[in-house]
Amino acid sequence: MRVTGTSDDTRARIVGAALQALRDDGIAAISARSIARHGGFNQALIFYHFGSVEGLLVAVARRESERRSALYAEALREVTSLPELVAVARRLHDEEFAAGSVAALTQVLAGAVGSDELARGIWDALEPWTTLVRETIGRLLADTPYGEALSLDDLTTAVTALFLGIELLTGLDPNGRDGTLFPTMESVAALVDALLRSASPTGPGA
Amino acid sequence: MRVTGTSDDTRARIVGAALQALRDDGIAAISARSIARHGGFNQALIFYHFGSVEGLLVAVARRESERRSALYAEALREVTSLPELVAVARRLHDEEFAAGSVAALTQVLAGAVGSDELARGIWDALEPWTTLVRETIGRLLADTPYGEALSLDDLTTAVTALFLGIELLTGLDPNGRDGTLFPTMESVAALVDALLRSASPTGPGA
DNA sequence: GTCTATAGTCGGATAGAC
DNA sequence: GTCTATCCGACTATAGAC
Repeated sequence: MRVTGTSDDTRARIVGAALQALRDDGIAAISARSIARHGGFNQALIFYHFGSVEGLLVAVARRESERRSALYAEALREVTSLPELVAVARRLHDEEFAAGSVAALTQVLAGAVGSDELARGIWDALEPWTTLVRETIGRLLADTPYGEALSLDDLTTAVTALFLGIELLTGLDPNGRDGTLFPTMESVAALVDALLRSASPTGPGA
Repeated sequence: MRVTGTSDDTRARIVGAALQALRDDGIAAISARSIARHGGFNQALIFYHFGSVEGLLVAVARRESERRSALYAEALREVTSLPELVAVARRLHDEEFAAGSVAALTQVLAGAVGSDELARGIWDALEPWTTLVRETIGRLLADTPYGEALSLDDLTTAVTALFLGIELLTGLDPNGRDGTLFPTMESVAALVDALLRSASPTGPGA
């Protein structure tokens, strides 16, 4: 049933190596040769399969976005409160940050500056994920009287930005004190949630 | 009174060119030559004055951090509520994002991956700014009954991360729809502020 | 302090053998 | 589909003229 033979396997292997290279060395040190070194294959394969290094980086963003969406779609669909959203975010942080997939994303995002191809490609690649986040936040907003006053797109951007920024910053911290960051955010979420409920137990009409 | 002659001027000119290069082309395209092209000086000057390109990037982070701190210290010291904090953030966004100084910071942060020298240098360089943010948030927390339950360092990290993440993300948006982002955040801040005040008009004892 | 020149390295991309 | 070989441009860093 698989007509393309081992080609898909190779492509997946190359994408995996690129992810590792992004995580380990960063976008500034990325090159076809360094990626090939990470994966133990020939540098020319990248151009054969993806046309250019940038084409490969777009493929990385797309695969990771789809993989993350599939992995967390179910958990996000069950979210009905802010603390639950933060709980999923914490799980994602623990699982994904360890693997470096969010770190790799911040790197390609940084690389998108000054490269229109990369910027457009990554923007498209992120679509499944941002859609999922938007739906989740929309559901939370629908339970409050504030849904019409707050821009759903802006809140989605802010939540995603917070996540990416955390990765960018905590990678820098020599003390590695990010262990308490999500517990603190859970406390904040619980606090805001409690305030919202006390202010409008069932939610006043629009 | 200025013993070093024109050396300081040259150093400032080089740092400025590096900032421009980071903003325009990103960390992935940075090089001594591209920076020199931006500033119209010779590439070798960078090594004479800063030792290496990385040394120059650390100098950029340090200068921008100090400049931003000096520029917003007064406004931040007058902040006594969440909406006021967001208002300062919006002013900073409008003024600094246009000049690209936050964009440049996200780029050096991305470049810090895989370079210990850059990571350490930038961490130190950011200290004046993070200290200022921490003091401001600490003052806000002191007005609420939650100061002891929430980690000041974590909140500082989260606020800074949100800012950096916004820059990383909105640079990607082909629709450039970030014009409503801060108004939305102001609405959220006003909402949370109102909830806090209604829950504890003067603040219950610890 | 600033320039030119240059040594040496590395990377993108392609041609062509297998 | 994957490899080797290769061209050529760009880069870092230094030496040395001015």
